[in-house]
Amino acid sequence: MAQVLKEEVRSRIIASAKKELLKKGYKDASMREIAKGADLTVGNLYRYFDSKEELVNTIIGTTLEKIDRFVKEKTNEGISLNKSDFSLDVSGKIIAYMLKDIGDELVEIYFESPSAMQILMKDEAVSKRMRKWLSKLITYFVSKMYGDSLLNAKVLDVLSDSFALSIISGIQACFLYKDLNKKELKLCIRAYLGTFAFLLDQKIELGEE
Amino acid sequence: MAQVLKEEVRSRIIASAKKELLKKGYKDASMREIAKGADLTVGNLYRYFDSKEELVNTIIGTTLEKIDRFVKEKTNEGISLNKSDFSLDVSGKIIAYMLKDIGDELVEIYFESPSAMQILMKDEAVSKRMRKWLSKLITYFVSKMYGDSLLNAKVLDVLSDSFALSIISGIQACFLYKDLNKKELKLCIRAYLGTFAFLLDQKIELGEE
Amino acid sequence: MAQVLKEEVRSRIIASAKKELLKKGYKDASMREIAKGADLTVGNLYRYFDSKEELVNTIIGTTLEKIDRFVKEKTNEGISLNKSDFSLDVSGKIIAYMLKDIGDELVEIYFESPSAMQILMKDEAVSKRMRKWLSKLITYFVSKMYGDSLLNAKVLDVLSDSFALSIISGIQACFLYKDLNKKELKLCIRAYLGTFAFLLDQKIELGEE
Amino acid sequence: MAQVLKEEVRSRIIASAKKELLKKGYKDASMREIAKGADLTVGNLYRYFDSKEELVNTIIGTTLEKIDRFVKEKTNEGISLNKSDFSLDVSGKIIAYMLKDIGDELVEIYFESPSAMQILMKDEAVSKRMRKWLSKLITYFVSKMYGDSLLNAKVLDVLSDSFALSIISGIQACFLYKDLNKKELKLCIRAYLGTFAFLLDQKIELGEE
DNA sequence: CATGAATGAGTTTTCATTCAT
DNA sequence: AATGAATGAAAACTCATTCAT
Repeated sequence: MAQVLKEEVRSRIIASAKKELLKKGYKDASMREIAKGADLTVGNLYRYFDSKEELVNTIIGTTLEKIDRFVKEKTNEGISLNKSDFSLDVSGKIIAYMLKDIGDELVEIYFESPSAMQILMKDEAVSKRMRKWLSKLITYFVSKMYGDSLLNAKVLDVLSDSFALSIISGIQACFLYKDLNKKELKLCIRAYLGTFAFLLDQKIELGEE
Repeated sequence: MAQVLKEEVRSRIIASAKKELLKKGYKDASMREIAKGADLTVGNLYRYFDSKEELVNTIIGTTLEKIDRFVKEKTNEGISLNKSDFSLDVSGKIIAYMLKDIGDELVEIYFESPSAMQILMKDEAVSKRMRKWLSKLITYFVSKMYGDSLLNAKVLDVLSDSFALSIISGIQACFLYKDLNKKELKLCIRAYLGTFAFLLDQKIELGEE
Repeated sequence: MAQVLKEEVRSRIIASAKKELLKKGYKDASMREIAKGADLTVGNLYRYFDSKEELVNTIIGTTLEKIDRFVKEKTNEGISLNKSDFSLDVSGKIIAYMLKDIGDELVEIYFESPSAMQILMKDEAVSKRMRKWLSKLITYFVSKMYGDSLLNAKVLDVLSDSFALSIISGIQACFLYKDLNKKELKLCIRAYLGTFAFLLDQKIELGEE
Repeated sequence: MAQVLKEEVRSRIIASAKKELLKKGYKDASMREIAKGADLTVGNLYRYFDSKEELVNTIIGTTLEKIDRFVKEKTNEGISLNKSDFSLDVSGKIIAYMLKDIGDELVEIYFESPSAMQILMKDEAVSKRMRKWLSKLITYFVSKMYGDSLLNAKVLDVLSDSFALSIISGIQACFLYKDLNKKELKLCIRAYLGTFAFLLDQKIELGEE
């Protein structure tokens, strides 16, 4: 049997891991299955990656950093994946432009490593953090959107958080489509985020009970 | 010793399973733990339910059927969870009322069996089906919302599907909050769905490339 | 195949574990091997004991507690396995009596569960703790035994600690003999400890360099 | 490129192995780590040593031989590590001088290769053999020390063996201290062995049952 | 009806050793 | 003489499911 070059095996592992991770997610993807998919013994897999975590980070890492770097820059260091507290001065409609820029950049990053982005999008820990900022970010708008109809703070919170998840899920959905070219994907993301940006400026009337 | 009625045991199992499923999710909920929680042996548990899957389906089932029955009724049999093809004649703004009604009904169903609804909301298979109809349902509106800017059918599809997921995720988020009373939950759902209903009537301008 | 009673299996496991532990020690004894020795699957073994640690504690536990209780009592709570700091007022030759009593009691405890004691004696963690107290306990005597010849505090420490280990090793050796009856074992332990008790009262002359 | 001499590599391996063995002990020292520490590949390491065992024996070997040679010499070929049977005519107090000499020599050997000695001291197989001779060597004295109180041959054996282990453990403890200089270590060993030599001349009274 | 003992395949990770190059 | 890729069996532990009683 021919001796295989290291790099070739490494990429076979990564390819197999991507498949598994997309299919099953972090928790349910198994090292055994990844090894099998890469035509390796498990022992050998561990020569290439010290742990499941390291393997996944290798796949996700770069992409995650790119996103973080960009968001930090756009928000003047106000938001980062690595801090749970964050501040943001959102003056007026600037947010609309911000969302558009972020959307465009996400698309760029996506095309540099599509499956990394897809896996990352499915990562619960990442989603949670994103949801947390977004939720805080839009609370202000949500309270304006519905005016006095939602006096209750609890309801306001739930609604902000739900919208945050809602927005993120939609973005994830876009990125999980495989057969869009860059132009099409950009259009989708822009339309999607643009719609929410539009929403944030509206007054929504709630019908009476 | 009093003979324990079958039905009583069954419901004890279901109660225990609900707890476990909510705490740990499908994959991590263990049959042993469920049995223990119901004060039963594993072996006996399997006399009531053939498999983990069946048990979960039983829990979700009733609630799912209620939802299905209601949606069918509201859409004149146009939409059902159990058929992948469906048709819908949506004339004008009727959909807005429909959404409001569906939202209210969901809240009612939720309060009949909150945990079943919560588990159901976390169930991927269910989400997928709901997403499918919703996606088809709103395709029509989405094409109108963005006008000619989105001529491409593929983009239209992706966007509809993403909005569908987006809407569903938001509803799920609302239902997964535990400390809302019926009035508050209804308000949330109504605000949330109302916002999307409002959206469907708007024209969104997308900025140039 | 006949259904085996729980208790019977439990004792088979314990028997097998004792064998393994004596042969290999805690770290190198494997659950797999223990299961095999008890004619069980590993999975089934875990039905009886939640972890390796629990299994070992089951075997050692009672014996360890007995020893601890007795030593505490004899030293007026001055020494316990569970605290790293301890104090002890040793007035004169009382220690000789104490050692004799402790020796006798150890033999009693040994015969209540010989292999438990043997495993416990091989347990590094236990040895370490015993060595620590003994070392502190005899520092005082050692400095008297050698008079001015050992001015150096470091040397004094090393020597005390080495004697502590020395004493413990000898006791362990006695207990690891399998074919002594109670009277014989008591004689051994008493002779052994008596010798050290005797030593602690002597002045040892060290020859010149 | 300069050809690396075999011997140079060999000693690098041995140096690295010493470090690993001291840090982790036989079982937990890993060949991969040893190779890494010697700046070698695993495969190549196996060209120099056929197995882990051989490597360890090589390290211990020289020191062990030195000890053996010296003891043989001192006992007129009466004792050797490599024969299980041995004879020894010990007339009177000569043993005291012998012990002192052996102690001094051990310290010399120790400083020729401290880590080899430390590893050797931790080696169970070696301890066993040393214990065996020492045990036989002191049987004669032990029977004199306790007079008629220990008529039983079995008890006599156990006690001799326990004292042998006891003595060895103490010596090991001394050698495992790392920060003693030669003079201090010699003092320790001499005090320690001197104490036992002193003991061997005493009559120990055992209290009545 | 019910018990709970048992199984077999699963999880991640480690490691001495072999062997094609 | 050297490399480092690969193997296979081991470790502790888990779990859905089956089955003798």
